[in-house]
Amino acid sequence: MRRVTITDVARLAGVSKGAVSFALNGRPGVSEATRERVLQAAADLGWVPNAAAKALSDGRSHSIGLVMNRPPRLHGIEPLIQHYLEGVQDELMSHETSLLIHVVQGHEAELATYREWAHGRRVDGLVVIDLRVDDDRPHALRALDLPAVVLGDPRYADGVPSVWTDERAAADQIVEHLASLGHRQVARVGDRALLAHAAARCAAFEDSCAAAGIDVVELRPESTRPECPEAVPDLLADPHRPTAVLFESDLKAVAGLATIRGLGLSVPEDLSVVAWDTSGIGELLHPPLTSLDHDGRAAGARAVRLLLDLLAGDTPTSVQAPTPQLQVRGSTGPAPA
Amino acid sequence: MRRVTITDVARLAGVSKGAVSFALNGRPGVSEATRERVLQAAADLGWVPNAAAKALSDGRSHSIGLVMNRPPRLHGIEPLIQHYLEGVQDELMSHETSLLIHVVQGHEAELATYREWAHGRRVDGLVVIDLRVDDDRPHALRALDLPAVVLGDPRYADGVPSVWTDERAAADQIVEHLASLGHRQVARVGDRALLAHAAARCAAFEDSCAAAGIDVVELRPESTRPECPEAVPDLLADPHRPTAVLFESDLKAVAGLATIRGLGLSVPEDLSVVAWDTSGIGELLHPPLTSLDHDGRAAGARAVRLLLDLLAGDTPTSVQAPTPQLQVRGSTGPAPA
DNA sequence: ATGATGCACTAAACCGATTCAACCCTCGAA
DNA sequence: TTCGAGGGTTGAATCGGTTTAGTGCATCAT
Repeated sequence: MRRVTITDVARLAGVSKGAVSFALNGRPGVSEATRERVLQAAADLGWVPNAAAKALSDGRSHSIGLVMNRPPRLHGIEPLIQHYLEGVQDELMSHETSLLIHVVQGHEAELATYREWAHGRRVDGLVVIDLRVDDDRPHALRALDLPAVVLGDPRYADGVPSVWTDERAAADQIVEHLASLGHRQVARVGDRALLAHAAARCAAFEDSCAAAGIDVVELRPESTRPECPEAVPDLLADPHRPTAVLFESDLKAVAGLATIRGLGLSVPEDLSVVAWDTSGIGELLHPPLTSLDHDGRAAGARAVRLLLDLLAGDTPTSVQAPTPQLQVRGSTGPAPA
Repeated sequence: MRRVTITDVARLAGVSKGAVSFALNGRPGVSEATRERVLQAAADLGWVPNAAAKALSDGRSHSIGLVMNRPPRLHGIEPLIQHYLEGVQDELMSHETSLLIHVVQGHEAELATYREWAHGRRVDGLVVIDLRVDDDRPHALRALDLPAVVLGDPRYADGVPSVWTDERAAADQIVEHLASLGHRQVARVGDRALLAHAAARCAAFEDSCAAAGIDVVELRPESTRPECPEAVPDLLADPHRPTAVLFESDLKAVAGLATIRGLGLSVPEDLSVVAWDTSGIGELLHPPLTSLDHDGRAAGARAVRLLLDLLAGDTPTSVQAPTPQLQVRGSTGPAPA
């Protein structure tokens, strides 16, 4: 089954290849009547442009790249990326651009992928996720002359346009909610913050608590499994013990909840629990988790829009993602006396 | 910054474009000395083949496609896909092929993507996931002349090569484990099985139970949320009540566990709990979940190997994925008297 | 010495689109 | 009537690879 090319369309419409190209791309140079005829012929033949030929002649690959560099342990435990991908796709669909994805392990592998893509012109641009503190990827991408946008705090994006979240506004919602319930000592469970958004959240949460006159205890599970907050027992033995705990995501909260229950404490009567991110599982728990709902889909879509603007020659600045909204569910309640 | 092309390499090496192509692709027609020189020149210039040009001239896009058609509700709740993707990538890396991913919503959108990809020659082949009972995609892909492999039961793959799992062997492990603990009545929580693997599991589990002389109750949560097994209370009110429950995945088990605990039952003393799939969260619970660990990574890798064979002109038959292994953890125990 | 064979290599065609220079019309103004 | 302007259309060049036909040269058998 031979594929139908622009030449076939030209023959059927009785014009030259060049005219067909003009007609199909909606540019001047053909009469309205001819344009109609060409469009009809193309439709009749079921013509779809050959991606490679288009890429070769106009110098763009019409695809953008995204590398997932995920440490093996965390696979399947990262809810947000799915939402990002959806949003990315939403925006790409209307722009005849496709998404090239590479799953790698390790920073070097990621950079190697970028080099390969840049030199082979496989992608027109990139969406960078999982921004880290002191991330060298923005710099590397500039050196490679690869347009990119970052999902993350502009502070660490080294000038690359980014989609950022107002973590402080998010933190304020949590803190305000807890304060209104009478909580004055709060714990935050999280490992060393290498990811920029985690760092930003830590800072935002601490600032917000300080402003509200709330004490924060930081718990760093010493275990090799950051999801498994073995620190919780110690925390609860504390004489000055916190009355609420904040987890980084609902999945980590699930593990934490199990530990808390194992100690014979009930939620929210003895201890309130909040999760910063949610994957959808939180609402299925008993009690359902109070959590911040982050619209990852919107963030992904905005990132792509930014990137497409950049590719179109604009010099876009960073843009804000919707601020996560606190969903109050059953896991938070009044602080115990 | 102009990109370096094969012409640049040719000039530096002092030979023609054609010779460079021969040398770089390891085919006869150049002397060993010249090949060395060309390779050196290419390395010096940091040459990487232009993907579009290569695709145009050899007629292959050197990428394979994968469409994720995910109903919005389930996003982030599907653990296995991440593992598949990893495996897919593992195998692709060594073959200079990239992965084009499309996230769509709806069957029609998925088929439209396939048409687009086929006519535009964007991908050389496809990996099809989430095979359903009476799936029409294998047929559609054949009509489009798009090589494909399926992750799922060959029974529903309509002749398309597939990577399948021995669900019966998997079920036997669960049943044997439960039987050895004295369980004689078991419940299975799951919604109507539209996905082929779910259907196969149901059948395998029932057959296996029958062979072991165990009664099975099927619970279909009536709620619009299949993850939230509201059927559990009814089940436990049953006079002839089951002593163990099987969930489709650990994430569904998390929700189920919460419900069970809400009823004042403890696991595994009053009720044993098993999950068929695991995302890694199961082991973080208290008690950690007894579950089948499925090597999705291996399955993904095998699918790609199959596809590459197919593209190379072989006519591969279906291949078996590693059988999931039961990991006995704390959520199963002796059946209560 | 002659022709046949084989090897290393070159030149040019080719893949399927875009784009640009050139050309042909027609129409209007001088 | 002639020239210029400008829109419609064509043909050819182009992108960067692969592939094929063909060339020049050395080697070998006759």
